[in-house]
Amino acid sequence: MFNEKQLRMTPQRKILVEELRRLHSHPTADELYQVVRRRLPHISLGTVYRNLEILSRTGIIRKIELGGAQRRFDGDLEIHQHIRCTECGRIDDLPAGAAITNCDQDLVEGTGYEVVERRVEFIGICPECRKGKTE
Amino acid sequence: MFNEKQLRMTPQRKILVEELRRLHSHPTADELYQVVRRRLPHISLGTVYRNLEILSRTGIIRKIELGGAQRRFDGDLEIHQHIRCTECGRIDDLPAGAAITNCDQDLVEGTGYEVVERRVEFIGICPECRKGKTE
DNA sequence: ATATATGCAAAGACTTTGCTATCGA
DNA sequence: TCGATAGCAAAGTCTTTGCATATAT
Repeated sequence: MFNEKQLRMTPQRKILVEELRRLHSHPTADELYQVVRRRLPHISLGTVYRNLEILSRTGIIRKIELGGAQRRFDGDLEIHQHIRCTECGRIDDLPAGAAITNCDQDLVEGTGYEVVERRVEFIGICPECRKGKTE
Repeated sequence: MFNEKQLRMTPQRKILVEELRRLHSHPTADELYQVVRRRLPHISLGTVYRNLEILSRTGIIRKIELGGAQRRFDGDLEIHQHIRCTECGRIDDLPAGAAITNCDQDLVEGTGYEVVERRVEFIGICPECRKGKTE
């Protein structure tokens, strides 16, 4: 799992991934830090940030970049979408299919959420940057 | 436009809205500050932040909360979706319909973007917070 | 052996806030 | 008039980074 790209399998990384996969709460770096600290009392927050970044670049975990101030992380690599609470900020998984089919209902099946808004974001490379890459 | 909710129509607010409506670049608070400063050299960045927040809560402008580190703002109140460049961070409007119909093409018509990823986010009120509101 | 990773603390980026003077309605 | 707002600067929050030491391979 780590030996691609000369990544070293340190206890910090191993436990970060284990805990993130176990959690289904899409934690922030700091939340995960609090959890991991129970097993590695001396781990530093800097290490958590550094590794979450590296691990998500490597594709071992996913970085969730959506609304809300803080960055969150997800150990679930399956493609899926999210629903976020405006009040408390928690993020849940959107049941497959719900994203499209339940657009006109106030409640999303299986989540109990009352939906206020839906957002779509495409991510890609803009014309200028594509030009830069081919040159 | 401002007299709802005892909002005062200060020159700062008027010009912020004017400039934001004129720009189509989905600027960050700081970018808009730079622009507005040409007309109001003494405006402070704090005022920009404060007003962008107030104006978006009031519905006069929109706050864009998507991926990318910084918060961005949009003077266009029509419901529409965005496409963001992974390389330079710019955000463009997604042509209506493109979001759904062109999912399998690499290039989104009319934008020139090469699409890498699509994200859907629902925003709402989670079961716990809904409970709290009715009690 | 040695390049990579850690812990720590300092620095950075972005945003919010407290305070006093000012200004719009 | 007088409560809302501006400007300013300080503080806050989240994240990144430099550096010396430790460690995985």
